[in-house]
Amino acid sequence: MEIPPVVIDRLPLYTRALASLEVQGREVISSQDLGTSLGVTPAQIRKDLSYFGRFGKQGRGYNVRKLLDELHRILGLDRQWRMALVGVGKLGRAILGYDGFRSQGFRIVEAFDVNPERVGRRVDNLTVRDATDLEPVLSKNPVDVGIVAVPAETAQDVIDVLIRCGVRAILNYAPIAARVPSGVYVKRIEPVLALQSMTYYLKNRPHAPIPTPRS
Amino acid sequence: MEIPPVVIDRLPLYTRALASLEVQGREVISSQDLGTSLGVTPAQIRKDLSYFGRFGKQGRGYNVRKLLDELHRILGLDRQWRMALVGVGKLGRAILGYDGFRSQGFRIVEAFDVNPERVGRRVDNLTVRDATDLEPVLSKNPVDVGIVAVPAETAQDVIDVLIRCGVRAILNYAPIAARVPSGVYVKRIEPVLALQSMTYYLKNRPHAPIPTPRS
DNA sequence: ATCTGTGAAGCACTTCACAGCG
DNA sequence: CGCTGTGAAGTGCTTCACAGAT
Repeated sequence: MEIPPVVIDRLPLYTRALASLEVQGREVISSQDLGTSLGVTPAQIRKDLSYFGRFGKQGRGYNVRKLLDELHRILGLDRQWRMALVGVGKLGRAILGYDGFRSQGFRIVEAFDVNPERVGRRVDNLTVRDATDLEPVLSKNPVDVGIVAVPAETAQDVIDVLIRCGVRAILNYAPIAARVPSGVYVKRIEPVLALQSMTYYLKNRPHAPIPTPRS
Repeated sequence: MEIPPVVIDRLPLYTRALASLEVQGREVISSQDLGTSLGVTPAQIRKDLSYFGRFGKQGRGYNVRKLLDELHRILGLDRQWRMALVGVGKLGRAILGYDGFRSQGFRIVEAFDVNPERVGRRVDNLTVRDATDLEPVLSKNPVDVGIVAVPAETAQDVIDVLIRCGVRAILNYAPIAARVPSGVYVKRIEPVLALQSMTYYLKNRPHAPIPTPRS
């Protein structure tokens, strides 16, 4: 069956909420309660899950542990994913230092840069390699995900090389609209674009109005 | 007229592409050419722009300079936006050091943290203030956007305080589903969620298959 | 009584296709 | 002829509403 991409985008949200509920010792949760905590309608949660199976119990709800396991399996989070970082500038070093990836099963196993001053340096247990070695290194030892943290000018070239090395998923921090063949997945991380769409809604409002109470 | 939110989300993309074309000295562009470079259909671009006016010339296309000006005006990018950062840990410092905001008219004018070791320190031309001063400082000198870079546990509290100070837009780096009243806009920056949805598509594929040529 | 799973209805967004202008 | 602007058609996603399970 063909599952709507928006559904896939919501599953990680459910996963995270369930993980937090499990830590709290909660055993069962209804679509109603889960939805309220996430700002999603209960019907949507039920419909989303129904694409993959019948995980709930009528009259009770979903077993937190079981649903979490199912979602991990569905999303492929029951294994480790290997990632390569390209670009070890200020942004790249912040990405290397970020703990959030590893704790969720995503490991940066290679880091590359063109700048000779950075090549050879050790950053967070990794030795920065020369970007020209990207192809030989990744061909021998493939990764699942490429993280692009280079300037806009070279980003498309880097993406092309990564794809040639068999990388099928790219986390793109560079401010460009990446062109990739079908079957390759790109997610862009772009705070500026996010800001630029919010300003549309802000621009005609009086500055700092009386705050509305929680809806 | 009520404009679809997805349309607003695409306008910054167009803006960026046009800015790049302008630098290249291009004077006119068709929806066809702009679409190809962005991976968007020409019809979609024309429809999106038609919500706001008639900016093109039949038989020719759009004047790059003029369309860029219009989009800046529509999105409210023809002025400066003031932002406050909360959380000056590793992530917060990376955000402070990021040049991409300022060059697009977004200025971080205040930085807050709870940690006494960080309070008073100067980071990137800003003095880190105590988080308990958030309300008095922002009430006197309001900001447009709040950037949340605190741990998950305290993120909702920080967001509540920001909203009480009149902040109407939040850039949320914390791994939580923020609850906000209607009229407040939140964009989450969450690389891990992006990765977790891509793995769904990767999980059943052979590792590093023969790369598909550009589509 | 409660809450799931799901067809059917409703809504939102995208694409088509073409009239009309340059 | 080329390309925009736009109703109309088409597609995809969300919500409704209720039968059925516990």
